[in-house]
Amino acid sequence: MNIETAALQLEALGNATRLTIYRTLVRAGENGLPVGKIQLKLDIAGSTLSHHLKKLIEVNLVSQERQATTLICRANYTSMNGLIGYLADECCADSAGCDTETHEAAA
Amino acid sequence: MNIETAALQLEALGNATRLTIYRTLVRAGENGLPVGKIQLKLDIAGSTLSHHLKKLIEVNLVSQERQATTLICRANYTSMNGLIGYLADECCADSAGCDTETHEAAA
DNA sequence: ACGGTCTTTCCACGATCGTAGAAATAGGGT
DNA sequence: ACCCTATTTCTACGATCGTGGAAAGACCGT
Repeated sequence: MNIETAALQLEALGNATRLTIYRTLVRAGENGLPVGKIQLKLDIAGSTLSHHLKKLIEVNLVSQERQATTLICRANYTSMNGLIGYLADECCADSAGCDTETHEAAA
Repeated sequence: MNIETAALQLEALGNATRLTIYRTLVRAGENGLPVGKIQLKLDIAGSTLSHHLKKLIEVNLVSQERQATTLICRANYTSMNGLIGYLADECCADSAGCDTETHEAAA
């Protein structure tokens, strides 16, 4: 994980619509959710949803799998964990400043 | 922490320049860093830096304290921890019981 | 091959972003 | 009061974003 990638993933999540989409996917769990279902749930235009989904996929936070005519979307937990880890490192890092327990990623 | 706030904080961090600024501040630790020092370190225009700093301050990720003519900036660890916690909840980062419904959705 | 559904791509457009030079403001020392 | 440094605000402008309607593409059943 480098700062560029982190920034891109954060940017992808840094939009209420996309964060909502992502959260919806997380809530859906391992089974994922077809694009159409997300659209119904969130009530946004298909083109808009597709556009946002594309962004989330580009930065690897979401993956898609085709099942016949429908596309199942799933949140990529591994990627999110990587991002959270990076943030935790950035937040507490090597400085002993952060008084919360958190991680001790500092080798 | 609500989704709107989270999105705003994520958006603030979702820019390479701002993430770099934030990281620099984290690295600086409790003592913080004056605006001018950050500017020298990162080599960006003062107005640009001020603009980005403002954004980080607006979403509470950074705080400032005046010391005579210089403004000391500090990373707000508490806020970051809150954000990380939110993200962890959203994506089941602890992976303990990641595979289904759960969380505040019900209840 | 045709019709039907699901999803993306194309196109457009106003809104916001990122950048930085120039001017203004804040604060303190002499 | 004046000057000096530190920082912000003003202003501008090209770039990118967020949105959605319309058309195209993907895939299947018959």
